[in-house]
Amino acid sequence: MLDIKVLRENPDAVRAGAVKKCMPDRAEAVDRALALDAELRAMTPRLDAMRSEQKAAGKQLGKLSAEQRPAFLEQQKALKVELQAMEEQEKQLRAELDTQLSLVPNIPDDDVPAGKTDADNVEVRKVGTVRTFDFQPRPHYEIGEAQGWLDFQRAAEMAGSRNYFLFGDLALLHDAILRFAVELLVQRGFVPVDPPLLVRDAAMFGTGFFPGGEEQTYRSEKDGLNLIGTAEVPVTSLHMGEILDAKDLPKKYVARSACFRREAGTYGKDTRGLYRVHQFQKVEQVVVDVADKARSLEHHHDIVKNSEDLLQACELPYRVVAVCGGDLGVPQAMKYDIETWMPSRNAYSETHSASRFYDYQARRLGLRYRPEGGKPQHCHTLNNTVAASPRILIPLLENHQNADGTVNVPAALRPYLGGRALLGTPVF
RNA sequence: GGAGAGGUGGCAGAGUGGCCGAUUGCACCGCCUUGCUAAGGCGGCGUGCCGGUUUCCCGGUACCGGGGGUUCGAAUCCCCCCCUCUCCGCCA
Repeated sequence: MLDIKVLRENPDAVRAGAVKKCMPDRAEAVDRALALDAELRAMTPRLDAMRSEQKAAGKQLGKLSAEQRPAFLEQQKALKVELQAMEEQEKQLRAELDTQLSLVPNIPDDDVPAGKTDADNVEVRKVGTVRTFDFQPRPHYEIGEAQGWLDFQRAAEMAGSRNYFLFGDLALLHDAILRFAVELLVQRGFVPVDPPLLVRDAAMFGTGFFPGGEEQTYRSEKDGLNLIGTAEVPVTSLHMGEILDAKDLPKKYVARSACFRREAGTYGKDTRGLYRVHQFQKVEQVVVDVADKARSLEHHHDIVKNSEDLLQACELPYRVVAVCGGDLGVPQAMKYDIETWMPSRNAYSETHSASRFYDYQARRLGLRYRPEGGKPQHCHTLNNTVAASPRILIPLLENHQNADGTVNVPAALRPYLGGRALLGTPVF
């Protein structure tokens, strides 16, 4: 969440930010928060004075004679009743303020393009050449089903739609790309993590997914736990409530985890194939560092580059887009998506998402650090996909397919496939 | 799942109704003493909020796992929840 001081000092910028994100209802939360804050601040001096009085009176009590005591106690009881009423009011105001403040979206940065939907995202650069086929290329699901690598039918029968079975070489390729992703980041100094997949609400709230993302989340009501939609949640929350030492920053983590998404409200969209599924594996990079905008920008650049390097190593054409205001989530200040070329969609489609938050998540998480000789401050956080599979299998299969249904393995992935350069047998 | 013990400031560890925002030790910072690969003395050393001064601070208030209750007054008593540890049971 934002610092209430930012709302006080620059309410227009905060409101404008919510509008840029196409969240007019959230803009109203700014005014509600400010009204509650003003009310709370008006009553605080009085409240503190009453507490002070009660405290001082308590200390006098012992010195009073037996005759003086009853009258004094009566007086204190009256004060107590008044105090309790006011404290009750304060508690409610504070809870309501927290609610409203948590609804206020992070302010989109100046480099966020205006726009409403992903159609308004702005291309930053395009890398690689889209292959020209001398045969009719097939969609990944046709190749996969012909090779016996994919089974959507049986998966749907036992688990519902948007589920899948991967078999054989495709199951191996799936694991290969994920392992490659982890190793690439480990080489670059990221600490590998295997995080919890079921988390408490505090982690969902702290990373900004709640409130708002409840419909996208699988939840075990019995245990009060949520299945993560991304390792960003447990990893960014790792140090919640802590005050880190500045000399231990930045913290860079790379986590491989299963991810679960309900995909509510997407019925009829991307129904074929591996594009939109309820469960997948993802390697995610998370950076926690000091509150310095320049450093955040550097990290953002670096984590995008990490993912670009992976795509280049996999010989996949892609483009980087700056996500527009309306397509930005509540907690992000700025986001780049990387879209990889998918022949069956005849389009670049999202495979990566790199966000910077400044201190928005850290404030919700109580994640702070102590600068050299200074007071604790909230950290800056960032994250980006390194590889999400099976979605990344779509461009891998489709861009590297041969006319006979076999698939070439990019050199970078061969070490994870026993050195093999070709997957599958001729099926077409 | 059952029984028990415990959660206090960076760490260790006192405190069982007001004298406690909290003894003490370690760690850390400053000064002093002294000198040689160290020791001793003195002082300082949590976080949030409100206000003042305005960036050195000062005053008030809250915080002893979280929430509620009893009380004029709670770290301290009661209830609920979370976490850690020990033992028993069950299961992989």
